Amino acid sequence: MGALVDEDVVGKRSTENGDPDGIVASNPVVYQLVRVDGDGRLIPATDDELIEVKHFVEDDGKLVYAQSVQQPELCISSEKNDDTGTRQSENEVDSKKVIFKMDVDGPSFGQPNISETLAKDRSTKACSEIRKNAVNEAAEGSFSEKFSSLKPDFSLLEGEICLDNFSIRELQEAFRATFGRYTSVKDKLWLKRRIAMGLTNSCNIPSANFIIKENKIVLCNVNEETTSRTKHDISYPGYIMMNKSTDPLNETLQGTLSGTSSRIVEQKASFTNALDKSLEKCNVENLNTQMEQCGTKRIRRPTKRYIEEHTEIEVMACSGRVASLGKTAMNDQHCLKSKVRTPCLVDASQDLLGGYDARIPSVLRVRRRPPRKNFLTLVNFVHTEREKMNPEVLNSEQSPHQKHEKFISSVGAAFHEKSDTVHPVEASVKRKHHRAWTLGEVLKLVEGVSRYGAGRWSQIRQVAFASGSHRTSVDLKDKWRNLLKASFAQVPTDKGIGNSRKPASLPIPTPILLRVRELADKRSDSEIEFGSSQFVGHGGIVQENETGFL
DNA sequence: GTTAGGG
DNA sequence: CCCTAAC
Repeated sequence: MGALVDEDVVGKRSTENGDPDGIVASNPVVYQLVRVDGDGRLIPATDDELIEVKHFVEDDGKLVYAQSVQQPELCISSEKNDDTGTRQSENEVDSKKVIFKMDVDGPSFGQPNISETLAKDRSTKACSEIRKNAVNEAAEGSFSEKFSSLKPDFSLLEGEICLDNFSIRELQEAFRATFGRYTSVKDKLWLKRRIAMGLTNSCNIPSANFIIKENKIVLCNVNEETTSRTKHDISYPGYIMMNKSTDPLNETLQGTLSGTSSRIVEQKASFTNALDKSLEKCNVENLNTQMEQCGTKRIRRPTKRYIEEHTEIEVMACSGRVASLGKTAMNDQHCLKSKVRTPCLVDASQDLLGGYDARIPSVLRVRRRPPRKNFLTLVNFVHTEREKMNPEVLNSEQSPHQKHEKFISSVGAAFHEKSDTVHPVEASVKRKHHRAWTLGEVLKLVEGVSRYGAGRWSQIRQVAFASGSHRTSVDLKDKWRNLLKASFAQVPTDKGIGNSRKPASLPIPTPILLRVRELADKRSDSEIEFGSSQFVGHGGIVQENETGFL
């Protein structure tokens, strides 16, 4: 499970002071992408991984995250690219220091660092210097010295990263750069915080605006000293940039790395995974507590479905195999479900791989309950409907997405047609047949509320909707909510008859709306007076002085 | 199982 | 009307 994918050779570069040919030919600097495997070995990247990071690297080999995503307003005040000797030596010293700290302080579960990825225009000269040092030190000296020399530490730039300016896609890119895997989450705040956690090795991310400066969280517009709060001060970029040369030394170095360094890398890999999981876990809780501390609204926990679907998609994106998905669930009771879900998953993953859009069309969402008895009929219907689609239409110059939409709407329309003639249960995947509330039902509901109070939906249903009514207590609750909305929206302004606005459904007669509002007011009054207790006497029925309905 | 609330 | 959290 190799955690991290590193940058790579997409190009070579040595274009200092514009003398491309001579320097490149004489002193090529080549980067090789390696993967840190679970056991600490450095494994050359596969072709797939090369493709994945390709857009981080320009043709001349520079790391150009910012340019590759067209983000002109990236808030990075990166260090000036000065090529003075002092600066270079500082870099080397810093690199060593980081490694040294990592050694001494034990496992540092550092994450790949985005500032590294974001850092650009690194001086080629510096890299060459580092490489030369590596060559020199390879013969003698400790591993850490060799290792540090090999690894230009981009994370030590005095840069600021302001995630606020990132678009969702850019945040997702940053997420990938930070954690080495895709995410399809589109929640900016989540992404921001997640990335910040990765960059700072801290769960302690304020909910307010912040920027990341030197791997610490810094609140915007606030004194840095008081708000800088990072427990782990160590910067350990997980992206290891190796200089690959054509001389035999390369093999020597790689051997050294995979041997002596395995312990460190192993620690890093395992801790990376552990941290990744724990961060993911504590994210919501942290978010909530922190939001509460700030007095903002509590965030609703993501639903199981949200989590599951995104997990599926992310797993899929990591494995890169979409086609195998249909098989995975065939051995359990959800096999039927997967049949239907597969098409939309495929579509989503294609979007994801291309444009990071992994949302599942809600039209194709399938209930998680056990499949309907006539499910096969339904599936067959979908398939025949798909085949019935005109091939010309399918083969026209529409984009795949358009085709998909068309298919969805076609199926949806067909369902609508069918639902009028076929038994409702059979006709719908998404929802039951819409059964408009009749005036009688509304009256019964209002009456029930007046007797038992709003909230006693089960009781109301038993009494007022007893005889084979399809209305559930949830239905009653929903209807009452709508009635409340309607009453408060219309009653004050409209004393006359009916609603002059377009009647989406049966317009509720104004007297009923008035009654609804009256009950609502009464209820809220009683709540103020008696707390949350119902105004219904226990066991008994409180008869209103005006029953009025039914 | 019921209710509340978001979608 | 659906879905899910919370109870």
